[in-house]
Amino acid sequence: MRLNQATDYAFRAVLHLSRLPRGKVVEARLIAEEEHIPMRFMLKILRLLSRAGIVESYRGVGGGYALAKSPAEITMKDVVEAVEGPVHINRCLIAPEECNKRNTAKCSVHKALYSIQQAINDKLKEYDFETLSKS
Amino acid sequence: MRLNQATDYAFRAVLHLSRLPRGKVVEARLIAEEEHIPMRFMLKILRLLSRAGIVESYRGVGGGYALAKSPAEITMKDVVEAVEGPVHINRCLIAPEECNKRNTAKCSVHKALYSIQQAINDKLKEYDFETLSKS
DNA sequence: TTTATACTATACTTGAATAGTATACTTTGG
DNA sequence: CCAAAGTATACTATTCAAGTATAGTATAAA
Repeated sequence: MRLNQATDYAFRAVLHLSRLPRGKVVEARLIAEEEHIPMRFMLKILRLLSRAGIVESYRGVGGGYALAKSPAEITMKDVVEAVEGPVHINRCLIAPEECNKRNTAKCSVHKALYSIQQAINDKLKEYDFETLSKS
Repeated sequence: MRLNQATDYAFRAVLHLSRLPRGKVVEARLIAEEEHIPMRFMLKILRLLSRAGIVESYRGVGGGYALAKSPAEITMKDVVEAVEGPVHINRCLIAPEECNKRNTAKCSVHKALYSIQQAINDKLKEYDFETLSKS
């Protein structure tokens, strides 16, 4: 059970932007270089963050990326969901028809997993990037 | 971020054994059939559970598997770790040399992930199979 | 003591996912 | 209009998950 590399890169990119003055626009190339992230992959991830409303992009000469809101309003949960979609700890919680018992609702293991999943989401929500950028 | 299929099967197998009278030995084939788990895969998983001291195996005619301890002493964490190894939410927490910032200890994101990982482990430990088998 | 049963060990296979790359295109400031 | 910077989409290589196969070992019972 692990977060993927793209999510890790996304954390770094958002943290990077959070440490800049509000509204500051920087090129993907610069973030990629400073955070040691492969450039093309960085662009791909930034597009995901952009689509999720976490960053804003500016095209053309002098373009780049900036945070779309204040760091305090961005949590680790937002970033995880932007990159890998919502956390689903067990496939049955997404697709009950795949549950080999066909009784997810009554299965105590799945109820427990659901509660664990909730705990993970709550915990991810606790961390915002203003706090992270200052600690 | 998700648990794998083998872990899901393992939960079912342990739950199955937990519902039987203490010490009762059943063949892998029966567990596999009743829980809709591919037989060969079930054997593989049961070996992992056996190696972790969660179940005991008996070879030869009349052999099979039984729990190695009482259901109350087996938690979801035990089963997860038996099948997929310890929970590591982010690769940097396992292999700091892979961290592209090379400063895991000082990185606030990694500290946050570590605390989330702890929370997951604590939560997994809360659920034992006696409780699960009765709810 | 042979035989059928049931677990063990290890290696193999297939398909999907991860991580990253490439090509062609669009927008924009100077 | 052109160079810089992001966008869209498709491709590739490697790894991992999930499952299968083959050969072997232990044991109860006939």
